[in-house]
Amino acid sequence: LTRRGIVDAALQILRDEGLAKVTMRRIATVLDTGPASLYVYVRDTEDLHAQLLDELLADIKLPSSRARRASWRTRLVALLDDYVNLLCAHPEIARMALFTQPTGPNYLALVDAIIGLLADGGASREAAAWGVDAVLLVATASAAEHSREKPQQHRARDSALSVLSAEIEAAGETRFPHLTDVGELLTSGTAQGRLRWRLDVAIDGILANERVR
Amino acid sequence: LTRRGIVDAALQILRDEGLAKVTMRRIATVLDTGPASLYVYVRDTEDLHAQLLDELLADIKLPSSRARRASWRTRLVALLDDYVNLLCAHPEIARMALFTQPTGPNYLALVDAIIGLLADGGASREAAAWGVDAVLLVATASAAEHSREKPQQHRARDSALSVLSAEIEAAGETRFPHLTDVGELLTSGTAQGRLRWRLDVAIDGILANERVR
DNA sequence: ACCTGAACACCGTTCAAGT
DNA sequence: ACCTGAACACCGTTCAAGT
Repeated sequence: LTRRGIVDAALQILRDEGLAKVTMRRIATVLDTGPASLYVYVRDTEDLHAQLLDELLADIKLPSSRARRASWRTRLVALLDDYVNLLCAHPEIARMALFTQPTGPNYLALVDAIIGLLADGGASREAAAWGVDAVLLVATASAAEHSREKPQQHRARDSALSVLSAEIEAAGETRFPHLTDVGELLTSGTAQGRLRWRLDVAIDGILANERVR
Repeated sequence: LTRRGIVDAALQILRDEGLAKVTMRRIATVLDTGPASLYVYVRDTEDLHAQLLDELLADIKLPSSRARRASWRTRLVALLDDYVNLLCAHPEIARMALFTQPTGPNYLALVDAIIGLLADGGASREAAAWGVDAVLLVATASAAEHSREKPQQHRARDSALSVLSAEIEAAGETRFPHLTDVGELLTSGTAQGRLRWRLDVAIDGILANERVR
């Protein structure tokens, strides 16, 4: 019974049944012990979930171990793309990362790499420090969006969209004129395309806001 | 026993004891009934939480009912500032809004207003449609950050920061050189200042990315 | 120091039965 | 149609007691 063993068991359950089933009691059952035993290695459920995120991030390929020929921007987008793809396999973990500030070593390495790339792009120290937050927020949230589809296999997303459309139509053009105007543009494009656009928006915005007030 | 009554009771508990206590059973107790009775008016817990968000958004002052003298940008920032301040009083709701796509009438009105302001600023229909997502994401996430402080009165945030610093120092300068370089800039500034900067980043980024690929 | 059983104080949701 | 009691199948966390 070790911290590693607990995290591994949790990861297995996560893959098989989702974050909702990653509970102290469930893990204890898998490890053939009582839930109380886990508290020697894990402070509480939040602590456990944070461990899970860092474990997943262990697989990230940092720019230092990649081709160095590409521009800082290409490399930054590639890194964030990898990060999003990795989290997309476990969108519920992305959800969690949105409100639990991660501090694990693998996460810190990611933050470090992004700051470096932003600095390569000419961002000031201030802009890089505040900007790393911004791009990670966009990336994490983009991955978390996928969790809205998962649980009920497509149904959730489809219904969310149709509910949206129905709601807009029901209210009539006069009530939400701008919403009616953009119409299906709201949900147009591919996940890939939207992510890329969002990252561009964030990066360009950061470069345009060097000075911090 | 009405849907309104249930939402009101839930709102009261939210204000007094936080989202974690807003449970079917707790609400039922307050309304002096059994938990099963609520299911006539509310599909499930997620549905209930979504209702709560829209209820809070009822208090938002849309630009149409405000001074029209200011520039589109000033008005957009003011609107988003209000939205964030409103959610900051209930950061746990902000958290929830990050992963449950809201579709209530008050939320739709907010989205409609933001699209209108972005269009005023010269954003294309595409950029406005995709951009409204971007600014709301930044705003909502900024409000959600406050929930990291609330629960244990300051302790959480302080410890999160000190854990971060400790972790960085422990790892040594060589391991995370860029992180060490920006140092306390990472967490510098006021919440207000950071929010304003983030919004500027998002808005400038949107205007710089008119074309959607 | 680590592990365990048992308990405390809770959950969401369903369903048959009543009004 | 709405409401209810009771049940099913779970939770996190603590703590005294054991090894």
